[in-house]
Amino acid sequence: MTPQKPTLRDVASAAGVHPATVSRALNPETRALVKAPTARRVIRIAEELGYRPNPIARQLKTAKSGTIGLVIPDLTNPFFPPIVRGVEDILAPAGYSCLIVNTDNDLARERAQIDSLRFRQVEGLIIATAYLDHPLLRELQRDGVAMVLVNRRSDGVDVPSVTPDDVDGIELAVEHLAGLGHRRIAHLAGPGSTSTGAVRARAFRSAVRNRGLDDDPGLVVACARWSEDAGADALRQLLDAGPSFTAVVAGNDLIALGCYDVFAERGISCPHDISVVGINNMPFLDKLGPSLTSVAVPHQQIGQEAARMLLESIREPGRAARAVTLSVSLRARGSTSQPRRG
Amino acid sequence: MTPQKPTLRDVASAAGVHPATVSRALNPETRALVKAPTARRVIRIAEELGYRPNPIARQLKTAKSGTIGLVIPDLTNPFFPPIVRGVEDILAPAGYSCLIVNTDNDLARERAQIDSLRFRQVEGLIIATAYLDHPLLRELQRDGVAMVLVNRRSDGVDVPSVTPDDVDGIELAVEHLAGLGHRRIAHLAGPGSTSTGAVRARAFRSAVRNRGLDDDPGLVVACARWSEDAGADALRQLLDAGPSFTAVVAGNDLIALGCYDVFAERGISCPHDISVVGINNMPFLDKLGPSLTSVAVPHQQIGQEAARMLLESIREPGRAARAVTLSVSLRARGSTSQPRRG
DNA sequence: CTGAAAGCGCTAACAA
DNA sequence: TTGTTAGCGCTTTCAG
Repeated sequence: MTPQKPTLRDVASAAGVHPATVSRALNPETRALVKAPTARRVIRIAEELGYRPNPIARQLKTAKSGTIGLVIPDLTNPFFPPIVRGVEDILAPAGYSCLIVNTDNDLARERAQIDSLRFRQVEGLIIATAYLDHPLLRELQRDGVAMVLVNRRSDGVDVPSVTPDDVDGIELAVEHLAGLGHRRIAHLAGPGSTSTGAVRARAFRSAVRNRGLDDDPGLVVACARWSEDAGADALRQLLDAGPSFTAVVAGNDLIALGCYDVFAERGISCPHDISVVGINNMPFLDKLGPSLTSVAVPHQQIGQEAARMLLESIREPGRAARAVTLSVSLRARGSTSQPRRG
Repeated sequence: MTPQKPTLRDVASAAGVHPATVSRALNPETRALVKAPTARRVIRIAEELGYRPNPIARQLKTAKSGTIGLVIPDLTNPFFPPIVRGVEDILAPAGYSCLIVNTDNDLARERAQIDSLRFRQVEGLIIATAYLDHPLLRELQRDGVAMVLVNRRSDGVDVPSVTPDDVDGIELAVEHLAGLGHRRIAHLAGPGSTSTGAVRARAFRSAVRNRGLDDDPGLVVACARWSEDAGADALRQLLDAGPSFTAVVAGNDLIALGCYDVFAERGISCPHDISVVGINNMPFLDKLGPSLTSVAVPHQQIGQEAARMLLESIREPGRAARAVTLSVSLRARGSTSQPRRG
């Protein structure tokens, strides 16, 4: 008494045509091959029977899984969910769905996760992890895996990428602080092993130089990770090393939050003693004490753009790799003010 | 020159056995059916050839997709990523992967998303949305779709569920405030149309009564949504209505954050004028100004438990529905203190 | 324009 | 213990 799900054959026999005709009539791509009235009749009957095509059978035949893999370090980092939603905004209407894996910034885990994605026959990869090692990247490229890098460039390997305009983001942050009167600005950089960390650190040095501010190499410290803890460690290190400064450009918001911990720990008043700027404009920054000035990055757009590019490279595998840059903007809040002594 | 991916047949002919034997040898479940040395040889050869089974073919044959659907309102709500990770913690080792859809709390979208999940042949559903309407729930149950509800109970329909101990959470919050000396405590409840909102509101009333605190119905206001804006609106409404109170138990952290907006707007000092407790213990609550006291809910565990239960009901469809409750704990922070006039 | 036939890669009776 | 056979549900040549 369980009503079996109708298959293509059921529709065919109900309509008095061959299964192949039903297949053609139901697929918009091939519908033109079928006489219009027949197609209409088949479609109507399919609907009446409540027919739902079985995508797995189609996938087996066409060797396309209709899924792509999204590789991120950690979904609980508020940085990533908007990117995921952006990706799905584009993928879902295109008939694709998306398998998400977390690498926890562990190289071995990253490799294992990408393996499992390939095992599941994903048609392409969107990779938003910082530490993807080059051998793996090369391997993927050699195997002709369609992919797009998010938030990082691939030096040496020719892979499409979508990144925020990091150079401009740093410019905006430094300009904002310089405009407030700061002359000795420190930078708590992201890990040097990540392209984002390196690019931002370089951009910081030149932004500072271009404005004739104090360009002291001692004012740039690289954090071990993109995390609160690592940010706190780096700031402690900087404070203990002794160079004076009145403002910090943090490599991202998490690092900036690490600074807040150190401020509390050492009785430093923000923004009066030290101003801080973050990057990413995470949610709820306006609720912090003090609210955090940050460079807003269009995460959802980044996801959308990455998905579009991936679909392109799935459709035309030969296409040249593009590197897309998305523009950013500054959100001034309570964590930045004039330095204490003009 | 593109080396075709080897199939089962390739392995079979390389090993000089029948494809069925290879299938049996490679599948741990059926390996016992094959003589050990043969199995070993087949496995070795499969490895040498770099053979990877094609899950799509297996899925077609076994009519199992190896995927489950996870239905949430919005991934960018920090509430959900830990749940997602919990789910994946359990699913991945079991060989399942997980398709995530966002409903944006829109009933029509919810239906469409669940449809698309079913179309993709998911073997079960984990549903973490508040507004799932009963007709849909009934329909799913009638069709024998395995599912688990997260964070909500299903009154009337017999479906397994995993929820935090909402009653105890409210108890903890009220107890904490009562211990500080508060006697008139308000509750900004979640929407009454959600089971969580209703349960917490009821628990609040009885917690207040049980302690002999002022049980004024005017001190409970339901928010239109589980959001900052709705929380702010509700608090404004409460303040304008006039009943005095020295503390607020917010339906969740987002609603509590909405209170912060109103405090800033009206020059109310928290915790001196009004104390606030949230629920969920979202990330970065300790960095807020003031840091927010909150009831910690074990989100990742909730996800894990939901996934375990779903796997169970996939494996034994007949099993009786269980309702699991997970315990919660209070994190006291800066947003709660003694009332101004002890 | 439609039907016939074959097969995607794998598994599961059944037979030997 | 292994091989044989058949087929999951669909698409896609190739004929007609």
